[in-house]
Amino acid sequence: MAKEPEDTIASRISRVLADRIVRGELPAGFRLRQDHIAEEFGASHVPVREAFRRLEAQGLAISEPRRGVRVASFDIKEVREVAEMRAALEVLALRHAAKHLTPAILDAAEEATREGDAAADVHAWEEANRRFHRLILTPCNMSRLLASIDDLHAASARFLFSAWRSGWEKRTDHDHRAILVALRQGRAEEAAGILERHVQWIGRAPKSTNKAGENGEAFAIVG
Amino acid sequence: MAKEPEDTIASRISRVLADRIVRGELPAGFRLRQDHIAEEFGASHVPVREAFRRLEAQGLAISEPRRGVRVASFDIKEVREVAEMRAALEVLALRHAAKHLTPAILDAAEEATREGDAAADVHAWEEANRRFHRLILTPCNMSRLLASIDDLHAASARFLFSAWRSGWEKRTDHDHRAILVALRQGRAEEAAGILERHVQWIGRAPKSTNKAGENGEAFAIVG
DNA sequence: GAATCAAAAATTATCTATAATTTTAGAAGG
DNA sequence: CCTTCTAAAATTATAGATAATTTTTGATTC
Repeated sequence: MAKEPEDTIASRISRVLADRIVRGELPAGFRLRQDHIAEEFGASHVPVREAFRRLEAQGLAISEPRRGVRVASFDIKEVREVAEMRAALEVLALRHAAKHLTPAILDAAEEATREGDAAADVHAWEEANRRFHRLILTPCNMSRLLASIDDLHAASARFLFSAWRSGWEKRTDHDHRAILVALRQGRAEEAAGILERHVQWIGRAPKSTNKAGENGEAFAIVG
Repeated sequence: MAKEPEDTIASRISRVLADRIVRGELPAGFRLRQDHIAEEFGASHVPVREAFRRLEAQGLAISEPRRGVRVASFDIKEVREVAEMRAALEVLALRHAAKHLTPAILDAAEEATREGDAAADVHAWEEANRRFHRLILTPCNMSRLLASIDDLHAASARFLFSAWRSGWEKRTDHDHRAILVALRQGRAEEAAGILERHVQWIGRAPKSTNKAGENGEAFAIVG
């Protein structure tokens, strides 16, 4: 039978908690109490504490000595910061990945784009979006870089899910398609340029169709 | 009396171990045994394990379930990866920091450069070098970005210390000075460009004065 | 002498217990 | 009704104990 990628209780707990935080099930500022979580997972608090250290490093939780751990809060300023870091690092990754991209990979990325366009809800869209980015960046073969991008992507997704209140409307991702066209034609620098702007857009453009004050503000969903 | 920045045993252990790994006192591949470290610090292994999670996240150690934790190994490929990530992120930080730089900060950075040039050994040089970079980047006021840069800087320093075998010779850091000149004259983009090349140099230029095979290879010391 | 195997020792991952600290709740006083 | 204080409850951080796994050691065989 297939073995799990990580088989310690601590890593499983950290993965589940990270997912909950990203999806917004655990809201910003929410207190993560080690005994409660331990009980939920049928474990002691020792692996829970180890999971906390991981979440802390990912920027999903903050820990104050003796005062416990809470879900990290984030404001629009931090969303922009994450977007700019992602833009810088994804461009770097794409420049290295470009020469290793095969037609098969680009086809898969196009399929991911189509699935994103057809997505019925924000979670499905985000899953497809993440897949697109992973597909075109993974061939850079730089594990540390990819790990950083993954963490930043999680932070972006968290913002996306939290900002999304109303219904989901389908749309066409022109940026993704333009990136693929450029890559297919071997114009890596152009693709990198589009990718940079594409990612930086996150948290930049207030959605003018929303009434101010309705629920704070809404922003363009991209990424 | 002044309080320590972090007062848990786990954070202290992780800081000390990180320092030892960076300085090369703990060599790549070295096994970190939780009970031994616990004993050394007069603690139990619980905080040691938490420290391990932090080192893992920083890329300084790798952990295999049930098989323990070892000091991360690194090759020239990873050194380049770290250098490119640093270049990308430091450029981003400098672009944001530029508008907040004051003459006082630039003076302090110049002083750090002088101290680096006068450094008697590689550790003193690295300390001054790090200070220079921190001084000009911190005003970007982007904590997540700065934390990432710090981790990458540690990885660079680790390489620097490991590659350095022979004696230390003083030299003048022209890049740092050129960056300061550009910043003083308000040419932030030019400064960012120099910084980018400066950081990317790490792990790039084989030092031609060393005989091949003497101790693997030596590389230009920059950063 | 090298390879193989089994028992012993060491080590990890986890649980349970405990001291110290923080938070909560409620009483007393303004 | 709002502070302020205090005692109780909850929570964190760490220690000590234990089962499971891995590593080491050393004998045995080819």
